[in-house]
Amino acid sequence: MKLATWNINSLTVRLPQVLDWLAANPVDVLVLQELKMTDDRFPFEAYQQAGYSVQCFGQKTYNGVALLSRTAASNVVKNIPGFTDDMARVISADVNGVRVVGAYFPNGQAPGSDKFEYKLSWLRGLRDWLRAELMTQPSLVLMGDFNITFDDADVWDPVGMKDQIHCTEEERYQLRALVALGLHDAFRLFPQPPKSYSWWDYRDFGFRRNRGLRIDHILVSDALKPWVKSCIIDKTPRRNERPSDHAPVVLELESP
DNA sequence: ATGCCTCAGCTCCTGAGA
Repeated sequence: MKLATWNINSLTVRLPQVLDWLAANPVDVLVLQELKMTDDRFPFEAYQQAGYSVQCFGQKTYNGVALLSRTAASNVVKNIPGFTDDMARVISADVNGVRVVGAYFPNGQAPGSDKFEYKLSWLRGLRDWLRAELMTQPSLVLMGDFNITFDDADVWDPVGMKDQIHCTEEERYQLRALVALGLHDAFRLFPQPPKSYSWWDYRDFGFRRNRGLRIDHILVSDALKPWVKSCIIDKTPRRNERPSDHAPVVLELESP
């Protein structure tokens, strides 16, 4: 079973690229972030023709997430139960016996800002809900655009970005607290190329210079960890014309 | 650096992203 996450920064712009990527990478599950469109505009037919069933949770202009799966998804939940939120950031469903949580974590803008405080409270809300969710759904994958680096290995310029957004101790503490629920950073279960990132700034030739951050993650639960076969960042679509600023992350699970 | 690039929208500038 293969699962992937990709922040596509506007589905309107990136639809052909997503379809091309799925044709070349026929994963079982793909979660998307930053659709930037409402559900009534979602291109359901294009995905159905590609062999995917679609669960989407859109929003105008900002945010918006979707979950595509080759087999039907059940028990679909939108956003974080118990945490009131205006924004469309989370979509969860059961697929092939795995609880899949696709999430677009808040950006946070700058430490000390209102958006930063919202990010921290959102993270606490997510953790409270996931703690309970793991009790009833031990086979769980949390994946998406976390907008947080684990440590300096995830940052192209750790000195320049020290205590900056995505790299603050408060954010990293929240990320470690999620992991402490019984989750594992699938990417680091394997040897990886040095300076592996999942996002590069559009400005200043960020991708060409590999000035990036690893902020898109796949966390697997204790129960699933023994089945993880590989986890990679696919930089191929970042070389497209008009690429998303994020690359997809792909997880391969051995079927139990 | 109040900059760089990209996207959406009450679109020819602004807000947001990261």
